[in-house]
Parts: sequence; C-alpha cells; structure tokens
Amino acid sequence: MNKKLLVIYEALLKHYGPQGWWPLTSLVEEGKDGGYHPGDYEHPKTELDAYEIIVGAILTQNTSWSAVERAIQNLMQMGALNPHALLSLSDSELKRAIKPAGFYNQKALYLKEATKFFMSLSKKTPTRKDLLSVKGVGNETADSILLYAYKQPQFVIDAYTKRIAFALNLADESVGYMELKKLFESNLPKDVALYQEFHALLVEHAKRFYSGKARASSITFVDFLREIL
DNA sequence: AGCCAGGCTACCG
DNA sequence: CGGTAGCATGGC
Repeated sequence: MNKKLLVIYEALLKHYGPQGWWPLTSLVEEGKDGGYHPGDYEHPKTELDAYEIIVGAILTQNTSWSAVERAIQNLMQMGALNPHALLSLSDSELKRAIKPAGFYNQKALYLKEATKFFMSLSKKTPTRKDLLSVKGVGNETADSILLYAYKQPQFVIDAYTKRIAFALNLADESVGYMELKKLFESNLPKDVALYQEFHALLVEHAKRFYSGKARASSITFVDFLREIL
C-alpha cells in the first residue's frame, strides 16, 4: 500500500479541517452555515436524511452546490422533500421547484426514478449495481449515495479528484472512473469516515486551486504540500 | 461577457 | 465500444 495518498489526506485535513459532508437541511441552524457537521460522521440518522442525500446527489450533477441548496429549499417549502410527496408532484411542479439547479427536465425525471427506487428498497442498503440501473445514476452519483447515505466504503471520484490525481502524477489524464476509484481504494484504509472526509477535502481544495481559470494560474499541488507540511 | 459547475444519457462513427 | 453533443441555470 502506497502511503502517499494518506499523507495527502492528512495534509489536507490539517490545513482545511473536517468538512462535515454531506450537508443536510435537518442540521441547518441559525447562524451556522448550510447543514454541514464537521467531525461528525454519524449522519444520516434517519431514512429521510438518507433520502435527502439521494436527492442532492442527483441535483448536484455538473452543478454547483449553492444552486442545489435553493432547489432543495424550494422542495422543502413545498413539503416535497420526502419520497411520497415528491412523487405526488406533477412534472411541471417538480421542474419549477428544481429549476435553479439546472438540467431540470432530465433531473425531474431522474428524481422520480430514484425516488421509486428508494421506496422499493424499504430501508435496505442498495447494491452499487442496482443503483447504476436507475436512470440518472452513474458512477459518481452511485458512489456518493453509497458513501454518504448508506455509509458504505465506496470512494467517490469526480472531475476534481481526477485533476488532482493528474497533478500529482498518480494517474493519466485519460484515466477511467473505475481505475481511479481502485487506485484510491487500494491505497487507503477501508474507512468510511476517511473516504467521506477525503472526498470532501479534495473538492474543497480543488475548488480553490483546480477549478476554472485557477487551473492554469494556480500553484501546483506539490507547491501547496510543501507549503503546508 | 463568457466560462464553469460535487455528471449522465443517447447517439455517433 | 470509445468519444462527445446536449442538457440549463446561476455565480463569478
């Protein structure tokens, strides 16, 4: 097991602190920001919170979380942030509610498909394969749901993770999803809290240094590590 | 004013 | 079967 990834993880954690993913509306408090619960790896504690993570995982596909927050707010205010109520919305009502998160035509369909799937589980943990059979759920969404909603040790790979892995010379730019997932999983202790935290930290770090225009102009990861270690 | 966001599906060659 | 256009709004 190559310890490099663990060193990176420790460095990111020390620098940014625990991120408190996945944010939940049930944890939003006055004066605190957005339902994050840094250092607390016990959530979700209810089926409803698990369901909300599924909804968020679909809404955030290629979309910023701030936009997703407003879509979720809309659903909550409509009393539709639960499986039965969401399914009872008309397609146009649902689309209107999630509009801020973009791609609302397909996401409305995906949400209903995922909701039916969730209800069919009746509190059981889904397999990765079953999740992938749901229209609108691909590799990253499936792993996000398994890791954050069901506390299964599945490492989540996203575009940011790919960029960082490339910057670290850990992978080729054209590395496939499963290949990169395996690289992380085979070089880290199989620990749900660690997987959750590491992914969130990679996103946080990449947003600052590997997103948009920052990609070209920012310091390299190596420089960053040298600076904080 | 553009480029980008915590991707996925369908379709193309 | 690998590659990519299309999906859409909001933030910076």
